[in-house]
Amino acid sequence: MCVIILLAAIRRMFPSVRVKVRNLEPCQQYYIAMDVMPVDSKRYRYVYHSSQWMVAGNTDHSCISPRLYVHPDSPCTGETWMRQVISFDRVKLTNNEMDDKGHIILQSMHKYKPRVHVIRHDPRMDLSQIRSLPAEGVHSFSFLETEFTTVTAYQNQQITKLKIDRNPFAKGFRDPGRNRPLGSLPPLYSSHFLPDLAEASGPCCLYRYSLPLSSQLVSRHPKLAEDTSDSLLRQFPWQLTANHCL
Amino acid sequence: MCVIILLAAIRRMFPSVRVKVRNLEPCQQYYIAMDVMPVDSKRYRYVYHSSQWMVAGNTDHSCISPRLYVHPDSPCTGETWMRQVISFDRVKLTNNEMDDKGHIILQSMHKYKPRVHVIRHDPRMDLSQIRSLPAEGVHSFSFLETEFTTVTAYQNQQITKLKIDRNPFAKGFRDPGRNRPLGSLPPLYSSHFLPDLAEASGPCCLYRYSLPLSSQLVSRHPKLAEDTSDSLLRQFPWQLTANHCL
DNA sequence: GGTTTGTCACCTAGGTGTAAAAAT
DNA sequence: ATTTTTACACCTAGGTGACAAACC
Repeated sequence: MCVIILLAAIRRMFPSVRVKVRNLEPCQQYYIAMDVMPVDSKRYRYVYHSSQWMVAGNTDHSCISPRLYVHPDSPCTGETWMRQVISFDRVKLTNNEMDDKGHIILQSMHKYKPRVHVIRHDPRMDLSQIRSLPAEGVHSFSFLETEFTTVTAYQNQQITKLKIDRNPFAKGFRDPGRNRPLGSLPPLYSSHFLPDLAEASGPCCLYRYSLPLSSQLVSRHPKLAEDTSDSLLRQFPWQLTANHCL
Repeated sequence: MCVIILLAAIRRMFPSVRVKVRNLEPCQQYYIAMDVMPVDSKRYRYVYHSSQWMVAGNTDHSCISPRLYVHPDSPCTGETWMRQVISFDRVKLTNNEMDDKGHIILQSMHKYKPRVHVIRHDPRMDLSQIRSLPAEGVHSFSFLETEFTTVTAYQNQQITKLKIDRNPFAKGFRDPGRNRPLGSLPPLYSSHFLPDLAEASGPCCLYRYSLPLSSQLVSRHPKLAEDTSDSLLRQFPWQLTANHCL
């Protein structure tokens, strides 16, 4: 007798992508979705003594189309989407290429960048089971500041400390002298337009509100900069964990 | 300095309403929703020595329109709805008339009956924030067996025992000799058509699958009847707790 | 050697009935 | 006297980094 059990230990993305949208048609229905694109075709390794990520090889991403995470509030009217901060805090990442739960599949030690898609709901199409981007009616946005490097183990202590201080689920690892919660990352309104945004001047327009960390974001925001863990982070790229078990 | 905190201790419905639908148009979009209707305008009290609910007064329900719980998978295609057992296990009840969280408001010591609504999605209408039934395109179903009486404290031990044995969240109260889980209530396929169902011969048709308990349901199902708590239940009407705190 | 896996204690978040207290 | 509220221990369910073992 033999039972084969496949397990995929999956991790959430933290901090999560949070955006605010503008200029949607109030009565039009939209889906809002997220995916994660490779930044380049390089594999990286972290050199501890110089505190830098160095290129360590090449990878061919071309044959993989990224998984789409549709925001659970979809579909919803433009009016409702614009009224709230849209949080992707339930996005789950895995490095298991065989994942069959629809989670976003990434390779460890590579650089990625999340994208947010605003998808106009065409009543003639059934988007309720949507798994890839439609050919029309999509506006996509991404932000340089949200680039991150995937890891299966943290490569430097500052990242670890920041995640322990900020993520409520890691409270058990906080310093005894500092176990009061720091709260969630404060929303940051940015009028810093990025290239993709230009095409959105018509139907919709997306502002960054609160983001996966990057050194730029942290160093620009005075409240965040007060915290040691965050100010230290200025020197380092953002990292995520992605694990899987067989 | 004075802070007013309003808390509403809300309870789920257990066992939850579970249904299966048939004869939907596979490619048509539907919302599926649930509400709870008063059975009559009587207030009841439980007479312990005769194990019966007796009329104990009158109540005017006429000015209250019931809250609608829209199934979180809505909207969805007929094909997808028909493929699954549709479970309303996250429905929450309260006796707090001031509830502002959209939960279903009931009065304690009254009799109620859940209804299930299959709502055809009209692309011209925005149903994403739906809070009451549309005038057209709705098919509604209810089942005599799912009548229940609301309470804030259980009125007899058999009901308590059944809920402790069946509800995973009450595991801590199980007998030490019987703390293995009994599993969820087995789905019961019934071709027992009820009056409302007649009108559904066209667009859609609903079969009862697994339900809030009633004596009839329990006594007819051989596997359930094996368990003491369930067989005892035959003599008693079903009860739910509904609490609120101020 | 660097990287990944699997298990763990420790959390968050929230659903149970209990029993005493409070309300009606 | 009956019904409701409140605080509680005890669960389910699942998200953390730590750490040792396994992998390559």
